[in-house]
Amino acid sequence: MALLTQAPKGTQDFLPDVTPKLQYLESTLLQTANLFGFVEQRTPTFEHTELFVRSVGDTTDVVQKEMYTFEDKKGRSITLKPEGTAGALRSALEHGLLNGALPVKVAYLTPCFRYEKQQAGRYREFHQFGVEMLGAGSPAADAEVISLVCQCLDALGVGDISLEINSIGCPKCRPRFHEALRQYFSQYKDKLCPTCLERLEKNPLRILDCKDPSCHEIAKNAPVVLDYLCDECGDHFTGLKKRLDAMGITYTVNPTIVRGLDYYTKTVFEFISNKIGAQGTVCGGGRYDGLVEVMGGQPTPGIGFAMGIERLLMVMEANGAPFPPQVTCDLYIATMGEEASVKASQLAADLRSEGFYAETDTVGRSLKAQMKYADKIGAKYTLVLGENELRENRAQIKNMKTGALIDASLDQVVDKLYEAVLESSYIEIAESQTLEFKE
RNA sequence: GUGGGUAUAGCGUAGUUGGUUAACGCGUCAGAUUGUGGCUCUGAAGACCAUCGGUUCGAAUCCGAUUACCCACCCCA
Repeated sequence: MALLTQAPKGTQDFLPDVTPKLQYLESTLLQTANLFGFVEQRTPTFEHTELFVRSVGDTTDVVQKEMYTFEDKKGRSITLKPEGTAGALRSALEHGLLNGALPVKVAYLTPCFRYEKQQAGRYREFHQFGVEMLGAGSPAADAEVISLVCQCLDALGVGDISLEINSIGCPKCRPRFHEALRQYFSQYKDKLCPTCLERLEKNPLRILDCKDPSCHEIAKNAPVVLDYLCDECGDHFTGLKKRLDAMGITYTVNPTIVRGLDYYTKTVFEFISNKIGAQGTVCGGGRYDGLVEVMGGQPTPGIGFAMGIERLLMVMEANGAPFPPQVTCDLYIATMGEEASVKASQLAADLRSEGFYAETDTVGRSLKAQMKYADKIGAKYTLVLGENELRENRAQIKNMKTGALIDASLDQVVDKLYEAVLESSYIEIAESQTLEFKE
């Protein structure tokens, strides 16, 4: 029974009261991306499992325990995408986008799936907005991508999000750092938590952001990545900081940012909010210069980010960010009798083909009930159609806000409404402007 | 995967130590004299009190299990 009436764990329904917000959010994000030359790319919801194992990395939690993997009817191993980058790159490689003008700049909006225990801001099906820039290895590219995130957050009126950046080096300098970390943490083997003991062997970087108090304390004095960067990575990082400064983007350097996906190199960054609970990372990203090659392409640098749509919405709501006003009915046509109802259908059709939002009774309510309904849905104007109106071919358009009536021939309803709506929208604009001036 | 909390109509809640018709607000629907909404008033519909099992003469109230949700760890968006 519950199987029929309950959505699967960790999933959620987006009802008509929030979908307009999502549409606004999504179109704003894509439009902002366009300003930077990123164009939307759509790729499948599922891919071959191998793709994620190779790109995300088989030591990561995502691959080891969070993927929705199954066999299709021919026994192929298929996985619902747990993140967006792998599919985006696969698609770019498959279609030879890298043979065209570089850099390749794509944006995507996609559902992602991770089998995790849910909590605030964490779902099993969630949505990511992301961007990938391929073929650009300079710090200018990093700055561009980070600046894009800032502009998105700005455009959406999300305040109060902090940017943290770090560099985790490249395959040339990272081994030195790993070695230094191993040496350092090995002194404290008896004080590290069990998972960190494992990490010591596999990925000592991760000990740095362990929340265990004991590990955290030890990590405080651990070697810092930034001291171990090779010249190239060091220059890259200062190049990025220079550009962020020039663009007036404030950030803090946080050497403990590590990221849980194996493909990152050099720059990594996170945009964090403290208003939505423990899962405060609204956007995370970084550079992945080795990834294209790992996937079988020519060595090509790349950088990108992913933003959690649900988390973004949560932050916006928490900060009281503005959303566009709800679209309301332009004209509600109340009817009395069969003939009027037929005429109303015709009128409504005419109005809609002119781009108006029109409604009329479809459930057989009394006139009074129809008026109440019109009020409830926030109709701007109403019009009553009964025997009198049909006989005289005239009706009165009522302004629901002021109560004023406009006399109109039934043949002129579209024109009259056009005038009226135009006029009232001018008034609204004027009002909102005077309000702004007052402030 | 680990730990804590919660579970009563569409939504938000009440229901004191088990006692019989499970209450309230919002919302929905219908009315308040003849063809016009908002305010007010009246009325109605809507809940096997998450599920299953147990204790008891009697369970929304106590016990157990299950499921779901919330929160934190882990990890990440």
